[in-house]
Amino acid sequence: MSLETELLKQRAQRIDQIQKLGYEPYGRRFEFTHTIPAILHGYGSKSAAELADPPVRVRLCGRVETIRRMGKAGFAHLMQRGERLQIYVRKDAVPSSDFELYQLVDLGDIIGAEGYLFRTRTGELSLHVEKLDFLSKTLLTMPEKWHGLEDVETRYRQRYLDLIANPEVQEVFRKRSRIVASLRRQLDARGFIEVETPMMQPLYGGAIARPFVTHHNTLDLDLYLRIAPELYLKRLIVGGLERVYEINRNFRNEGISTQHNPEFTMLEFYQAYTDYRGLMDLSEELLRQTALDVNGTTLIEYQGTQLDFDHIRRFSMREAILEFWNGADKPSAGNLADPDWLGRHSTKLTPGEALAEIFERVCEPHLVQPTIIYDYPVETSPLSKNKSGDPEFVERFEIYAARMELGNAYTELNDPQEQRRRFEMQIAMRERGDEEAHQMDEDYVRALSYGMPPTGGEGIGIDRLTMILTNSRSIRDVILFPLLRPEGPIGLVEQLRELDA
RNA sequence: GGGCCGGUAGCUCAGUCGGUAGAGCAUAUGCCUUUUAAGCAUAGGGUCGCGGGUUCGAGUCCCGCCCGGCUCACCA
Repeated sequence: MSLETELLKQRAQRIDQIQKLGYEPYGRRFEFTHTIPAILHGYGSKSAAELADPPVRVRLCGRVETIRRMGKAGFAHLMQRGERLQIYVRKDAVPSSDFELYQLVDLGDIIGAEGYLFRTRTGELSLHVEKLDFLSKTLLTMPEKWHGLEDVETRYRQRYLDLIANPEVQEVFRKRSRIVASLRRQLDARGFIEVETPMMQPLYGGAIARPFVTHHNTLDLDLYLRIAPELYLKRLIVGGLERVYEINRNFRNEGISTQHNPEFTMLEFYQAYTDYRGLMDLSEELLRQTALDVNGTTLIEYQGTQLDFDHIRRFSMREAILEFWNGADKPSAGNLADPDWLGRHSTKLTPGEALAEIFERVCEPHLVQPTIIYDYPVETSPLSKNKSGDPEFVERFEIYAARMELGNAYTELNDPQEQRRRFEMQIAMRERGDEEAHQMDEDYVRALSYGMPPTGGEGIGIDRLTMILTNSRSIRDVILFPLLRPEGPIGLVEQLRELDA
């Protein structure tokens, strides 16, 4: 018999024993007086004498993380919401069936306990138990107490186990929740309304990416999972909603890396009557306040480097190339405007694409501190408004931090004729073989033809922002269930069936 | 998709030159009424990711495959 089968059988026998003692192995509603974090927060600094007079009675519940049995007494740690409290069970302080129950408890079981708080000889705040309840049985063994669960594959596949074994993982996802809440609160306070637009779209657009395809049976219609909500959100600006945002999933059928998951969460917001300059100021405030709300400081330690979200640098794309050019042949401002020079320094077909490619190659490694890069070539930005007096460029910026693109924003193109020409330019790029070039969206052109106010729009990658604010190296560490290949047979159902027979 | 690294007990990991598969934790039994990586004693537990090949003999060498990580390419 394999060990796993043996352990499973032992646990199944425990269920019978627990029932014979009069407890339910899978219990019901439990009324607690305190959560474990509340106890630690409320009484963590109280002395033994303060705890004794008057006594603090509590009723609590949690998962058993450690057990130390010493004959007629013993200790255990219960974990709840990522924090742990020690309990002390002694034979002469609890009903005899409760002590028998304590002797049957396995690591990982969920139990309830009632008693009074005290400090042990070594000073640890603990619960002196006078009553035990049983709430849920674990059939499987917990990962090791000292190292926890380290296997990355298991951590991602069985996130529930990761959250049990590695409490710091809970903190990452609690912070993620606070990030989203902070952004919502800030946007709501500025008069934005949250909206939801289609995730299944007959035409995909708003970004440069390959889509996932799905199918609606009744309509017999192929649909794309959206690569961006942009074109729908701007239709709402045409409709007069004026300030809208959406926090939701986008899907891009591209590679997976430490910075890319096929589905990822974006905040996109659109504000009528502003432009990209206004959005730069707003972005700085949003990021600064989110850092404060989540970490209490704008100084963020990320992978050994301190990032300062109180001071976001700004460079135009061309300035950045001049600033960060490393080595000989440093170009002049004139070189960067010269199609021949650009063509000689890049394999890209157009001067604008060449400039963007040179920028990424030269500058991105230097964009560790939060930085805004503005004024992008028109070829790379089919939905942005031209820079007045400089038609080869558009009013667009990206926010970089830790060498990652965190956000992307621009003054929205609201001239339907120009939008039609941009779409046609994209279609020409598609015909030259660029599969990711934008499609024509005639309804969007129609919407613009009703008149869209001057508008600024922006997208912020929530996953990447969460990475930075939680000091996470991989995007998979901030996504609860990142996409993985299926793992194959698990074998548990067969074992449970045999136990049941 | 390319390159590099990894997969050994439930968990964390050793395993030398190819020669009978190990440790700690966890588990079981016994002792133990303020311990805390509790302690002491004893015991059980393995599809060495999967499939081929070489060899008297493969966890170890070779080939193919599966899964994962990092990285490059592309992107947010």
